[in-house]
Amino acid sequence: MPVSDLSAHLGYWLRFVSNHVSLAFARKVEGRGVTVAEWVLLRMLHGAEPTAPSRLADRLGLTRGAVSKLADRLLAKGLIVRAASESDGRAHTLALTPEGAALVPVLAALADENDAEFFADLTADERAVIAGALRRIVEKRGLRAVPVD
Amino acid sequence: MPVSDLSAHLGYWLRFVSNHVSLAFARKVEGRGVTVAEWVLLRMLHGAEPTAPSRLADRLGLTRGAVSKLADRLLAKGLIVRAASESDGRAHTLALTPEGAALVPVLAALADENDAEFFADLTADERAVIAGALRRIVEKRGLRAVPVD
DNA sequence: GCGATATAGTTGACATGGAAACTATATTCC
DNA sequence: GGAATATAGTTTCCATGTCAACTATATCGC
Repeated sequence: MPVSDLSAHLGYWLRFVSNHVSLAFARKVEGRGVTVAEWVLLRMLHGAEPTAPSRLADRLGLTRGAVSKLADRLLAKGLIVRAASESDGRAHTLALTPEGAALVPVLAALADENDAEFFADLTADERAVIAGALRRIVEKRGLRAVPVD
Repeated sequence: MPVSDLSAHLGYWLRFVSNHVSLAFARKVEGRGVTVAEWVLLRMLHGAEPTAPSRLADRLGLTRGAVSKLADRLLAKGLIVRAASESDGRAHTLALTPEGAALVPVLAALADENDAEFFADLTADERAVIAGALRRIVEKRGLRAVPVD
């Protein structure tokens, strides 16, 4: 029975490079006291209305449990605030504090830098093909952020 | 200060798709009683000489601690065997059992299927560009499997 | 040949995320 | 309006990985 090489799979290369990109970014934001997951949540709150944790969970691809804990950490760091909904006794919203809002552009610059560091050497054409193909996969397969809970 | 969109980053799309590919594969191999990490280790032992855990750690991008635990699990499942080195009192080697060896082609078929499921719709050209670009990044940046311990 | 150091592997403490149980509040339908 | 059910969020338990300490053995430099 033929056992194809790991490196024959596009998924293998995707994961390999993706892991490196994420790890490098994690090291960059670490200096600012946040993790990658925290960055993504902060980024999502940036310039948005106060947002329900469940909505963030959907869009982040995390379970509500995970967002609950993530929010705890960001709360403890003073980067977000939690507010009870007035209309619904169960619901809450999360929003950036001034400190959180000030941090986002700094982290965004690191994200830009990190992306450039890995992909700047590609031709514009390559970047377009990759982005286009990946977008198409997401589109066609209707990929939503992963866990559905 | 400009805060670029997350989706402006190639790294974002890579991670997004990569996570989905891995998750889908995880669900497939789950039926065979193994995890993705276990599959990669089994694949690495397939058709190879008995191999030292530390060597596997290097190539898998895991710490030795992680490989130690991973090997424990595979041992418990009867898919690999551990042998003490004769020449070096510290060293061990891992190798597939017949059961492990028999499982690899089955898992490999699932891997092929999974990759096809996600990427078959891309044109040959797109696949070539993506694989080429990612390989080039790995090459140029000298990316080795990640954790160095 | 032996003390200092390096290396192989294991282990324990910690972090983070998923799954599912749980609490509290809302909604639906009779 | 009240029981059944749905929904928001939290919490607990488990899996799996890192990091750093630890044990045992090898090797190096003198």
